[in-house]
Amino acid sequence: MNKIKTILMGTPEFAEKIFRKSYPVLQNNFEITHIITAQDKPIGRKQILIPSPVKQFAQEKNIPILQPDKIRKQEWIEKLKQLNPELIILCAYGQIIPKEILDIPKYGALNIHPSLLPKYRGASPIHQAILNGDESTGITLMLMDEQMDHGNIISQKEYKIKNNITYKELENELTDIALNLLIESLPNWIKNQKSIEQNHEKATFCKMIKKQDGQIDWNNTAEQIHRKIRAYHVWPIAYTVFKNKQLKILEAETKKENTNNQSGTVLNDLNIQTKDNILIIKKLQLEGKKPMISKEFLNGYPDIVNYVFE
RNA sequence: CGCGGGGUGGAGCAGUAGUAGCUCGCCUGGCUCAUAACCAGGAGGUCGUGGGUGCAAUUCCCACCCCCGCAA
Repeated sequence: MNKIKTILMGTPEFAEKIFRKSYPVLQNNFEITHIITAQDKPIGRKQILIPSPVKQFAQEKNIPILQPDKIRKQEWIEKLKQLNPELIILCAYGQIIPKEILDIPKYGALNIHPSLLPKYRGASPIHQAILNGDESTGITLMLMDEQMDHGNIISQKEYKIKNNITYKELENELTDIALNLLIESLPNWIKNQKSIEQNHEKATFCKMIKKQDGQIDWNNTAEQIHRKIRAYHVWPIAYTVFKNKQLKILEAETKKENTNNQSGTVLNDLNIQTKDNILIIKKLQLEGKKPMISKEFLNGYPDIVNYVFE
């Protein structure tokens, strides 16, 4: 049996990890002919062009790379038709794929989505699961259609979320879930192509995260704030404002105690009063400064005590 | 040249034209059943690098290196 001509599409580290781990297994039955990823972006203060993690992986493996500016352009659609893949596997690519492309592969265009669809369709399902304090989330392997994360489900795998998990940790855990799901599901899919329609009435959505979303509202509960700190730990990072400077909160704990001080009041040792309980800041970073643990911070900024964050 | 903050004893910060101080840590002694607590004493810095102007610079000026935030 000939190997199935397959194109991988993806951009960030999450996709890169899944592709990298599954590549050795996929190679047995699938020929990865091309990898499609986002264009190189200028990164950092020097605005140096950096290839996406997925591109770096492709370069390592000498897999031909395509980086469409807009994949919905006719020239790219033609290009894909010409390549004529039998299967597309996509994960966090970053662009909407036009129907003409989805229709090309005879085994379909599959999407690896890090949530239990129809829950959390959209751009930030991993963050959302933490923000909402969900007990579990998972990975869905699905067949793409014209609407975002709307197509039929091929398979799903649930993951119990550990207490106090951070974004990075959850992403990591889900990488393995995704890897296993993909490898387990693909043979059956190729064989019988069974999928089931989503319950569209139960669909929920999560938006693209903006920098502004990281600002802490001290009138939330300590638990809510703690979730935000963990969910946004990689980006955009939960922050508050101290003397007109951005103060990133990198790590914290909660403590059941209410001092009846105004929300946002800094008590001793960077214990902050929230709507209900106390949030203890363990690690933070002031704008222009390096990250430091709260004890170090207090050595240099003792006047933060009794300050009230907005 | 994208915008901005900063480089001072081990850590975090303050400060000044006449070679520096705070908090924490560290060492010694004391107190204590004991302690991360308290008391007393002590050791740590040529104040990022190279120039310039001063009688004199860590403090002013110039160049460079490095760190960090924003933006992407």
